[in-house]
Amino acid sequence: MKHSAVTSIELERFLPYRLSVLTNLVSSAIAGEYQQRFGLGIPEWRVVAVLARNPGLSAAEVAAYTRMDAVAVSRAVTRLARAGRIRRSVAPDDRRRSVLRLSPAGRAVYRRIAPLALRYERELLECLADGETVVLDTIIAKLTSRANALATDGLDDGR
Amino acid sequence: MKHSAVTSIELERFLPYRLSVLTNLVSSAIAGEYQQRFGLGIPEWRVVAVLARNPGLSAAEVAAYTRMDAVAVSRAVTRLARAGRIRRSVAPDDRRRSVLRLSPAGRAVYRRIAPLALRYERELLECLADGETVVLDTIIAKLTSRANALATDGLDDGR
DNA sequence: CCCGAATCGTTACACTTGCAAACATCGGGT
DNA sequence: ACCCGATGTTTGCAAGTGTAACGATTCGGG
Repeated sequence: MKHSAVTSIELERFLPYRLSVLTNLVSSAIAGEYQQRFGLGIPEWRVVAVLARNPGLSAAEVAAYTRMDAVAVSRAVTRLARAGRIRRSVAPDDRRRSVLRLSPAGRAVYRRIAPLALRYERELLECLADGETVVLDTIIAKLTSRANALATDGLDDGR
Repeated sequence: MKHSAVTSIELERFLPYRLSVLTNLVSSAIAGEYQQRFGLGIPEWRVVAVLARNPGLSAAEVAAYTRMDAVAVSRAVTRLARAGRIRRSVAPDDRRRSVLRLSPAGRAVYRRIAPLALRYERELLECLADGETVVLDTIIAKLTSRANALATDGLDDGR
């Protein structure tokens, strides 16, 4: 009497789980650095990083760049503005839209954090062989686009 | 007058950022499935998955297996117990320790979710070439162990 | 010109999460 | 037997996050 092949997950081998563990490890390592020293959370850091290279973006554009929720951007911007690290003004042609720029203080924070972040990334990648770094790049790209595809259309299970 | 090479991060190329985006995408895809249908959150799901293969673990052991916070495990277990999906008893030899087992209802939930999760993983990995899947495995392992190493000893930047 | 739909950003609320402290129990040394 | 530190788990509180609802503004069709 054999039937119903048992489907069993070993968490250690399950890709989503392993990704999650790795990401948490990496994120909290970096976050820890600038959280304590500069009082920046991850969302704030992302906003700063994007604005450093793209001054004058609107909140919605920042959200698109960083793949953050609009609400998350709004709150991050509020905190940054309160800390004097961002200047927030209103677009002259469309008064709904905001125009966001780093203040000198914001740029200073960026210039101090960016090297730390890049250094951490470099040290992390040191454990990989040369070829692997490149492969990792393309794999992440493929997986991300695949995950997006699966999310938009077929979440279904044959319904 | 050249000086102070500008260190600038392009978020799109920054590994921690890309990992985070990918992980969130994947996690919420799977979570969405069982969140709605079974009212299970990610922590609960992890606990169930571990207990399905290792009945009788204590909360601390579950935490170790899943790399979750002890508090997170405690709360997940409480919710699962309240939903009748876990039986929680006290270890006879050490009354601090708990002994956790899935109830029949818990096992039933597991048997329904596990195939969904594995199917998603399979569909996700379909976008990779044969060799890439293997490489990804070793890369994740390397990065995770490296991140652990960096976290435990050298968070410092030469202080 | 005006109304309704769409867009941008913020606010409100409920919920999850992490950290520190508390509580209970155990084990070893005296 | 007793105390003290270590271990397992829970609780309280404060901070963060997502979803839905909101006010403000713009745009397009009638």
